[in-house]
Amino acid sequence: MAFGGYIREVRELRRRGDRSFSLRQVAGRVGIEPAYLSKIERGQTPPPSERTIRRLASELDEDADVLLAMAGKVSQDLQEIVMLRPKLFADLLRQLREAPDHAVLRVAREIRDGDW
Amino acid sequence: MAFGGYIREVRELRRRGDRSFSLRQVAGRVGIEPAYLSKIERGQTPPPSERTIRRLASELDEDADVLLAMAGKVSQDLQEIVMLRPKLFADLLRQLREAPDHAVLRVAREIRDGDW
DNA sequence: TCTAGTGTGTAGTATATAGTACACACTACA
DNA sequence: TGTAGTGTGTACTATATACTACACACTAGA
Repeated sequence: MAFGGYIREVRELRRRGDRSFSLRQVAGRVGIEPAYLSKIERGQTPPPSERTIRRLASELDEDADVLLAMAGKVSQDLQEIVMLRPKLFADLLRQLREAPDHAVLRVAREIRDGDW
Repeated sequence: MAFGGYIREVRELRRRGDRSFSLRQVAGRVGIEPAYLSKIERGQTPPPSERTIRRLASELDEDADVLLAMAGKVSQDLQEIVMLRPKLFADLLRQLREAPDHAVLRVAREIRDGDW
């Protein structure tokens, strides 16, 4: 799904329960011009910066990483994790590319449970 | 270590064994202007694009992911892996941020050995 | 009916990114 | 001793990124 269309959908959904989710008001709270948000939602301009996407996510109560992905971006903090140990994480990610979700989840769980 | 300085170091090292690793000739084979490579190596300009970094890596027989990391970038193909399943990989990476190398390696090995 | 609020069209801007092009002084070596 | 090759200084450029500013037509509610 395209970024802009999804934002519009989510915003209009929130709006049904809360009048303050008009394009103008959301734009205001997010800190961008209404005309800009309008263009974003209709895909007339590329998705905005990570900073703005994060604010949109928080305003619309959506997952920032998912919105960033829809926008074709990867969170800067994740990039930094990879850049600190590039070989390690490059190998890991390429290894996990085709792995089914549950396998990746199990791996994450094992790590979290701290059996290093 | 800074990107440019490292490139210079590696290039001059290669050069001791092979005259064709002059700045001009490497720039030529990589497909950029010598003046540009000169500025890159002295840090007078930000690191080049992923495309150019990859060519440098291949020319200098260095690991592309490592050079990209030094340049403050993450390979586009890795970003795409994350973007396909953003929640999954965002969680995993944040989970693994502090994990010691051997723990991450073990995880990669387990996955590779295909015990899904 | 009027007015406050709505979304959108158009035009413009600042900054970053990713380089090219050319001239210059220096060096090695044939 | 000249000339081919070296690295670098300066000036410029094209494209992308990430927006702002303002005017406009429409609509819902008091």
